[in-house]
Amino acid sequence: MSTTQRRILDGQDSRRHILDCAAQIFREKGYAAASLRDIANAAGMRTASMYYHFDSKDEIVAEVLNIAVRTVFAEVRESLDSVRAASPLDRIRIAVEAHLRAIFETDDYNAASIRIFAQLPDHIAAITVYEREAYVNFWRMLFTEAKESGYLREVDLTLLRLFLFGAMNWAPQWYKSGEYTLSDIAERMCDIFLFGAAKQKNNKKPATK
Amino acid sequence: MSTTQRRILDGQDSRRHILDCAAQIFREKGYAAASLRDIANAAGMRTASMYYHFDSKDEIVAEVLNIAVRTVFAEVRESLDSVRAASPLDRIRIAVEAHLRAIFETDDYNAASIRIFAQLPDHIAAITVYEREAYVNFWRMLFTEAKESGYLREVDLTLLRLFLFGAMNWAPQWYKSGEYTLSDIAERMCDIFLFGAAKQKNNKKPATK
DNA sequence: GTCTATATTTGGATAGAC
DNA sequence: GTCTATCCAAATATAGAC
Repeated sequence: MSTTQRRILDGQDSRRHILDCAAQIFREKGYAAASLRDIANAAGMRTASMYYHFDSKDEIVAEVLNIAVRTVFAEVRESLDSVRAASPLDRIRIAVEAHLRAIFETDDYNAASIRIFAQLPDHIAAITVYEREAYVNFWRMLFTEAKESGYLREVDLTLLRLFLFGAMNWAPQWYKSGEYTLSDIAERMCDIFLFGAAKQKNNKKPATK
Repeated sequence: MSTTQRRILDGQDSRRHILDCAAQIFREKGYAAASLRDIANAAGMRTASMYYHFDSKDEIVAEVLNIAVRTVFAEVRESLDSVRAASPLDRIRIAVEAHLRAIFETDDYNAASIRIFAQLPDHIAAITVYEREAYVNFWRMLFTEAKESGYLREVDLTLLRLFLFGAMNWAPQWYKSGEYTLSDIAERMCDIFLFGAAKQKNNKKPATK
């Protein structure tokens, strides 16, 4: 049924099957606790067999990370393409929800990626930097468009994006299904980031500090 | 000079010295890659010697996490105590800056804590949950006060807090010293969370959705 | 392509001398 | 309190049969 279940594999699929299982294990256990045995076990094979498809554990991890970025990028882009006429702020809203959806629902790759990224040895993180950069550039563009269309006030777009990424990517640390729906979270996140939590009617910063 | 340097230890200090070195190693390498040998090495002793002070690696990790929370909590509380008369929104600003300061400057404990927390086995994370809860409650109080004093509009305070924690705790992933000062980041973070990035003068959510 | 069997390395932990 | 020496378990990786 699911690709993480054992079934007849025609060889070409094995590589992807292993990656699916690896992502699932990484998501559950993190990077440290995930052994090749765990992954092999989930994939219904022996550790030695995986070396036919990959040269090392590092290669598996790097591939999971790259697929994760490509997946979330595709998810965000597709969501935006389906409503191309939306205003710049709505496009940001749609992107936030798509990003969260990719993290929580779409697949294990992004959930795993976010969980394990901070704990990776530097040389692995470095391998995946190019794929990530493409995605980041896409978000840069989203905010630049909103700014140039006059929808954003004078704020540092780089920090705005980094804060938003933090809020989104930290969510797996606290999210438990049931309390909030995913679109609830997306909507309220955009609400706060765009309009703030304070009651003031003007956007002037108070002269305090 | 620094406590992470080897020097004459009078026994009582050894435990803390080991923890200092452990925090430093965890911060640099993450949880997985940090071995007891690494920590012992940094502390200028052998792994076996550490077992005089700790029963296991888990005990060291848990202690680092607990110290981290106590430290950031103390830092935030002291910063607030020194300006007790500030308005609720200013108190939040002060707390944000203190939290970031603890993460980036004060010590390795919090930087380590944030980096490794997501990758910890559940039973270790569980040990530290009580210390963390006290700190979270403090932030709950900060927001509740601001809300009840009329400084915040109708927003979900739980999500507001979680988003803010995400933005703050994600910062170690991108921060490189030089581009932004720490108080720069704190100020702009509060600016966005309180007043939003959008240009709209009113706080009404647009009816688009 | 996957297996069994095993090599190699590493890391957490213990025993006992000093 | 710290050491040397060592044990044990686990993990990555390899060799070679099928």
